[in-house]
Amino acid sequence: MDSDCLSSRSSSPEFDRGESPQFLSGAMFQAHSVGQRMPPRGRVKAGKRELTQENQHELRLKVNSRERQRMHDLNQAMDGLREVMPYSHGPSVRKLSKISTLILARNYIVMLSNSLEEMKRLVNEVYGAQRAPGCASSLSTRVPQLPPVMPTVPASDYATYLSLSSSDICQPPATAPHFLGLPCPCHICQYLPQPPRRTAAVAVSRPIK
DNA sequence: TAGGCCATCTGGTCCT
DNA sequence: AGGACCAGATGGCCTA
Repeated sequence: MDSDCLSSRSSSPEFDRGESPQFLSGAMFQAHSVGQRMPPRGRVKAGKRELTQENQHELRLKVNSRERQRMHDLNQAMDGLREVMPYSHGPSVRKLSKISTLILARNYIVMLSNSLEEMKRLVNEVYGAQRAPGCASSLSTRVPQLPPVMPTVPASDYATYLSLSSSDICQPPATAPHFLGLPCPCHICQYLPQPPRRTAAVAVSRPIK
């Protein structure tokens, strides 16, 4: 994904630096200014086993490394989620924050679920009556070609979407379903008469930066 | 400059 | 016992 191009920081800045140089500085800082968390000199007890300071240091490095790797994996998964989110990946769009990614993903799933239900209902309305009683053929074989449920949403509209509160988001009217079945954030919908709301989407409370 | 976001370290807890 | 997971603390970077 290339949406990070505006940010100089990658999700995994430690990958190409070898063993973290920040461990020492961080540990030194902790030891000197915060909690005296560094163990006292000499032998340290860890459960039943006694560890030398060197062993404990090695263990600490190992644990830190695992934790770093875990967070990198988490960030990788987050990037994967960003990639499938319907917002533009162009240079004009800043990378979604983690919390925004999660909330937007949640909303997206809700939208798709609603769209699916609506689509099922419509298909039933249109084709259900034509079926012979007891006909076992599936609807999908009878419906020729359904329009795509989720068209590509312009980046500007999704940036707007992120900045909207839940009360701002409306369902598109049936006469202008330019985002078929989806709560539409665009300026067009906002100036059209508000139809009754069917679902309350959770919106990101903070505008994207 | 304040605030948001992030990476990292760290200690605690739970699980295998 | 060791690893995974979690949350708090901290400092750095970036933007409005």
